[in-house]
Amino acid sequence: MINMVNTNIRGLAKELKLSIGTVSKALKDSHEISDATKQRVVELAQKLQYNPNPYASSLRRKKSNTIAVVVPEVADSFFSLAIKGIEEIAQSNGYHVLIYLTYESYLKEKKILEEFRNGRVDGILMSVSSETLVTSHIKDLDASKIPLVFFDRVIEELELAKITTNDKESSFTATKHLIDAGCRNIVYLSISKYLAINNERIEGYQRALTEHNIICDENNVVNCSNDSDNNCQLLFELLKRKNRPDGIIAGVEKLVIPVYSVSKDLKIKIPSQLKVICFSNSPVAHILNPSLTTVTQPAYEMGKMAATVLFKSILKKVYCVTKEPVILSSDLVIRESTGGKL
Amino acid sequence: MINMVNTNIRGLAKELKLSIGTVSKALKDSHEISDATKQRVVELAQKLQYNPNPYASSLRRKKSNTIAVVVPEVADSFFSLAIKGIEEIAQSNGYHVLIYLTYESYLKEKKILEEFRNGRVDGILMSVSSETLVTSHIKDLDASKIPLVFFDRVIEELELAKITTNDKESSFTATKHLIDAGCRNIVYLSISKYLAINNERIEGYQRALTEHNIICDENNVVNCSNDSDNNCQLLFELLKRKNRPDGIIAGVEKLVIPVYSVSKDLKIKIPSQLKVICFSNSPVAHILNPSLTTVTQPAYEMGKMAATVLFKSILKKVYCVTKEPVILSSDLVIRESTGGKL
DNA sequence: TATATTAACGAAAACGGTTTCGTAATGCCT
DNA sequence: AGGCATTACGAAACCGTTTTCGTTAATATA
Repeated sequence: MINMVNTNIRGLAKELKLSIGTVSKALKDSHEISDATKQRVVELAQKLQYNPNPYASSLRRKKSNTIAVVVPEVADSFFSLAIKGIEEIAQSNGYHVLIYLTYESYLKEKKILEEFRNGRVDGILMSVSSETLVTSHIKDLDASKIPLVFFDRVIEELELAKITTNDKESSFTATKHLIDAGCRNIVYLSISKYLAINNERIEGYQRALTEHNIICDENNVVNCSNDSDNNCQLLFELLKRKNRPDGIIAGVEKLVIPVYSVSKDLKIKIPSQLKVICFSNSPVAHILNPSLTTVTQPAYEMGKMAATVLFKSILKKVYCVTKEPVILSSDLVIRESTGGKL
Repeated sequence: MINMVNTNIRGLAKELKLSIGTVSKALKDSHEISDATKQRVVELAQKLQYNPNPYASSLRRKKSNTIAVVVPEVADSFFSLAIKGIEEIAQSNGYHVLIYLTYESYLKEKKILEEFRNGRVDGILMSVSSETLVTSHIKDLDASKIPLVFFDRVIEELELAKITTNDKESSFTATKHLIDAGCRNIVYLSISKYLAINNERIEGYQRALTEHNIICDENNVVNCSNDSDNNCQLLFELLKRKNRPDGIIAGVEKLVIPVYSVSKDLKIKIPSQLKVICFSNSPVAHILNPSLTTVTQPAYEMGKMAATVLFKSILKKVYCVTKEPVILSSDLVIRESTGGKL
């Protein structure tokens, strides 16, 4: 009698009086095996609910059917939507998805990547942490020829596949929108001076100012932290200063909460006294009080695109398909917080 | 000269003129190996950036150091926070986290679980899909003795570890709050009639009504779907009907968007004409328009707790530690949408 | 008829570790 | 000196699959 649970290929072979190799080939529909035998094998395999051990298979084939997603955070509309897109593509390709959070820490990121040099994953999707300015940990990984695709937060100087949005352009558009709405003293809230994506956005912001003959006060680019209390304090000081800003562009979703809270506390009216735009994918932006003008990135599509590019690289066994970055377009959605229509 | 990339234990052994077994034991700090040898081995391993192949190790040790998280959705404050908690605990235990989305589909859920009977994971954390009413796929898994911990959306009749919140109680409290605020015609928006968690909430809702001598109109429990347009249509009809509700309890976060939108379209004022409470973990609830009264679940803590219970089971090699469900408390956070203070 | 080809399967190596067991050398005890 | 335990290591089995290669018998070809 056969054990019904945890059948392995040896059990199948013994029961069928066939060799292990034959069973293996039969299950893979090899031409070496007769149809009659194939049928016998498949039937018993189904009956016993045989499931090949994935790690034995990975070991032999040097292929894990697994990808890794490395992101700073998951409790964030952008990243959770991107992950959803990634998971969908992975699932449809029969791949498994490992998820790793860096919590914006360079050291965690480094430690995580180190574990990928040994065959655990066939590819990596990554958005770098805001602390990352040294890139040797990524280059080390690069040396082991594991395909890596950056999305959103990329390292520009590395010649790897990159999926981004038109950050400079959308930041320019957003800034222009504020200027057109009457703002002359616009603050950009940044997350990290190291992130390429952030610098792109700052560039777009500054170009818009320059083109409208507004001087770029360097005090108007404010670096926020990961600490919520800190950010509130920072914003409190910002909105209390004598040349208080009349416009804010928040470079990351979570900054909108302190902006709204502190404004409320200080009785600063949005949008009449302060206009606000945020890079955000929150589905509730339009029911905020007031509804929030956003630069909305195609997060879900970016996730799908990043995964698609990665699988192209994995399946074709090409180390890197796209050196040319893929750039998707964000939308500026105008709402009440910049005086737009309801 | 040694290849710097992809060193394996054989390469180490050859270079050190030691046997493979000795190197393996040295790296695990076995008492069989002298300190001098250990030092030599560790030094070379570091120099060559040796990283053991995880799948070879898994195969031999019959342990994957990997857990699976199976959830209906990730772009949701509750689940993304729970995942964050899970990932944190897993990372601190040196474990890897595979993530699977069911998209509320029973068939996907079944297919996903089938892949777990072959050693891919050492344990499973799961919130069932809203379609799941048959549980044989979970029982099958149970037969292979892989620890499974439910969180939030549990299957009550299965004797497995469960982490939930006090849904009945918090739903009772929420309903009572609406009644105290003057509501007499309260609708409960449910996600699925199959989910235990949902039934718990409905029970609490009904008990509150009964205790206040309000009849439970069965038309006041409205089953919503996963389709956003559908839900808008449903709510439109609900808020247009002659005995229009004066209070709504939304059983899931995403339902708050159609509630607010449709109310706005129909020019129904919240909270004066309609009071709204939502089971939600959204960090922006307090800056909505109007700010939203929520039943906030300790999502992050639930994730951590679920993972902790799972690891207790995995590490102690006890198949199931907690048959007694762990129940954490949710908070009713009163805001403007039920007429509370600002 | 002798030889080449093909079909269908088995034996065994290989993947890269872990673990058990065996053994030589050394130290200790009486 | 002889016996025993301990130390430190090597050899080899083992985990469950995949894949290469060899083999036999049947069939096709010259």
